[in-house]
Amino acid sequence: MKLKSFEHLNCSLAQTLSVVGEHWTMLIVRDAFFGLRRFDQFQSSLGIARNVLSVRLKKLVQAGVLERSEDRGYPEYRLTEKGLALQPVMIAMTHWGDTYMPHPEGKRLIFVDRKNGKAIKPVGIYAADGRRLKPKEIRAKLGPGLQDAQLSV
Amino acid sequence: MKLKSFEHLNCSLAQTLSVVGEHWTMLIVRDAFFGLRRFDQFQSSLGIARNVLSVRLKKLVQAGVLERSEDRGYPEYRLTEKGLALQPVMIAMTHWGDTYMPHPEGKRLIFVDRKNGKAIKPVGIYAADGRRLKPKEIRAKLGPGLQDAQLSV
DNA sequence: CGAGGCGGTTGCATAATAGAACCCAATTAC
DNA sequence: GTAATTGGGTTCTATTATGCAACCGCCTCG
Repeated sequence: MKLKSFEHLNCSLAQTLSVVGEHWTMLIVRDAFFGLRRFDQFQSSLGIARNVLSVRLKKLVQAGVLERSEDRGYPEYRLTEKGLALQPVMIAMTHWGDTYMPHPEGKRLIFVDRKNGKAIKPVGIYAADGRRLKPKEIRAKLGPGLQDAQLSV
Repeated sequence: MKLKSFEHLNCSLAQTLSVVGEHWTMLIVRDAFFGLRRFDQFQSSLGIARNVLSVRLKKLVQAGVLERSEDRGYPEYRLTEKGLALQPVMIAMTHWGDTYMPHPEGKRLIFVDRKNGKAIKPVGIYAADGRRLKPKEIRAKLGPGLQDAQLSV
């Protein structure tokens, strides 16, 4: 049986996972954020099997997250607008890992404002007026794309 | 060969993925955010195979994301503090899916401040002073837990 | 007390991953 | 100018992990 897709779920999170939810995929995206562009760079950075990397890159290109070009005579993969928009996802995951599964020496990465070198505001959920909201201070409302659900958050 | 773990990577994102990166796992967490607590609730909500659900729940409990109790006479799984801290990840992913793989009718979920019903600030990266930063306005600096890397972001 | 409901476990078939070997074009080395 | 190397993959095989269905034990309810 094929890996079950999430299409039956009508859920934006499931949609996202269908693009970046496979083993290795977010790490490839992360490497792309860190400037890697070439097949072998990804391969040696991650230690991923070449055939798997090949499949992942193709899917990411097809999904519009990466763009493949040969402008410089060799293949390059770089993030599209859509791919760049994954940055909050990447940073939120990085932040969680840093907090709850820390390296003994401390943070591994610190994200800073390029302009002044100051650390960014910690990832989190903020109210319209800027207050930081805790998980239980948020509620999910049904939007027009989902009218058949049973939520209690 | 076993699925390759990400432990060789010394990367917070990889750490996170080792906990919530498997097929179905984030969806289980999402359902937990939406108030589901019982085995069969998760199973029928997601359509996941029972044996796989069983394995996932055990791993999430072991990782400290969910907590299993039988306080009410039957097993219940609920998010711990650590699990609740995944909310930004979940919301960022939901937001991306809603934006780039939209439902024809519009947003599926809208997250609002429970206090006043107003929509939360869109997930994103903000500078210390509150400016919203674009992907390329951010730089990653090495922290004490990572001293051997080659980054260009 | 027989029939479900709940919370799983077990067994089997198939798809996805890991690893290594191989292929081919373009450089680079000698 | 030919051999060796590099980059970017593809192909092959062994082994997991997932999907599905059937089963099991405990409780509750009629």
